Amino acid sequence: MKQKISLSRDLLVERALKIADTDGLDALTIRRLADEFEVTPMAMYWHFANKDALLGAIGEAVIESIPLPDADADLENFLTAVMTSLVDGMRAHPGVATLVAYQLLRSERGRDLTELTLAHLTDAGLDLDRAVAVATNALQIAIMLVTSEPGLELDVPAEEREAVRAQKREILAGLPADRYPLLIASADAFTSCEDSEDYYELGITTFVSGVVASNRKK
Amino acid sequence: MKQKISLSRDLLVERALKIADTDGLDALTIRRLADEFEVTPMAMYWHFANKDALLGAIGEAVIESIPLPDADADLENFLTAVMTSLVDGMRAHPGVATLVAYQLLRSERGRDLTELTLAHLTDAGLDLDRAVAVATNALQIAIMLVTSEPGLELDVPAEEREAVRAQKREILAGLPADRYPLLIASADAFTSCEDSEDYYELGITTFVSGVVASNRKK
DNA sequence: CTGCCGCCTATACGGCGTACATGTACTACA
DNA sequence: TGTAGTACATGTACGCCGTATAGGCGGCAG
Repeated sequence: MKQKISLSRDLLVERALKIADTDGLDALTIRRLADEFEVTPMAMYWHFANKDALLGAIGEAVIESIPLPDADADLENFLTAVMTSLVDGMRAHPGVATLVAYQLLRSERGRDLTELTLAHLTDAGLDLDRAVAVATNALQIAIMLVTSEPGLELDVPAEEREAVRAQKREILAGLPADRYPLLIASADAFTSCEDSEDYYELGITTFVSGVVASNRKK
Repeated sequence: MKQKISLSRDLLVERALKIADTDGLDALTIRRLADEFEVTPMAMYWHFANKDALLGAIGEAVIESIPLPDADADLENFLTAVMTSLVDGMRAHPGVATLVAYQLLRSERGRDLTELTLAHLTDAGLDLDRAVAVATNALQIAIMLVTSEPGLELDVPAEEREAVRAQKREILAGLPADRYPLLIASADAFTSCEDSEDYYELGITTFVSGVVASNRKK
């Protein structure tokens, strides 16, 4: 009666995602989410067993939004495509990227992505154990790239971000020039990345060519 | 008078580290730490401005414990050495590895490590911006390897870890065999890594050879 | 008309970080 | 030897958090 539209898991997940996107994962609390719908906090517990279940659902939503890349490609191109897919999917919601790992095998899209990746890796000659290790690594690196994009500072409450960056620059500026010439010269590069696309491309190609190179060597 | 030995920053950090090691970072609360010394929670605030300062000090302690690797080595060997150094240092306290990134440029050891790494990378022909990106990446990967070692499940409260693994195996076992043959075949590999050393070696060499290969290519 | 069921409310508890005010020992100087 | 100051700890309280437990309340089936 009070709320315009009846609550539902999907609606709640959608709004929760919006909160995390705008104010960070820390701002996403049961009470805050309930407030958004002008409803009692305990109302959330009808739709989710507990907060972890809500977070799980968010992670699942993100991972389900990630497209399955084309299977017709050699290892290098395929790996690049999955990583790009993962990174792009999570960049849409960087605050909750950490929730994705847990859902990898619990969501259908995650399983499809993993199975496909394992297939490519074993086809390229890796034994299964190694393929699993590489595939897991790929996801973790994708997550890590997103959560620690320089200049994003996700772990800090948004309005302090500039202050943190300023403090960092100050530290670097105050360093003895004879001992830390490179650190000082690269102060800007440390406080933010001038081009996000370059940042992600570097991270991905480093990983992919590492996999390819190690495989060739063996 | 009440406590056997007077409190001090170092003593508090040491004990905090022990708490995080045994019961996880979530278990490390101001109140819990105070209890360990049979002292009021507010006593902590004499030694640390707030909880973040405590966490910062912990991160610093960990990073200061990491030895500076030998500088006389080619890029590949040096990178391997730094990564190994970082990983080993953090593996001693996996629960707090996440705190290290923030302290990289705020602690002396972190700056020395970074400056040295930048020197090797630029010597190898990378321009400074790229060197910074690679160096940052190296640290993040080291942290990631430690925090997400399969079978460790740091984000889960220790006594639930086995349950989580069991649930994961159950999911994999219940999957349709025609669609997910590889996933099913590798159930064990997903729930824990049989050999930690192999896991870290793979992660490190993949990264290092990726850097070397990308550099050669360019 | 009645009873159930789906969804939400009311109240309360214990835990968290921490602001603010208040001791209490010890040290140094008069 | 008294006294002021400083280093360190306590006491109390506030506003957050997740959530256990119990109780409504509307609509649909019998």
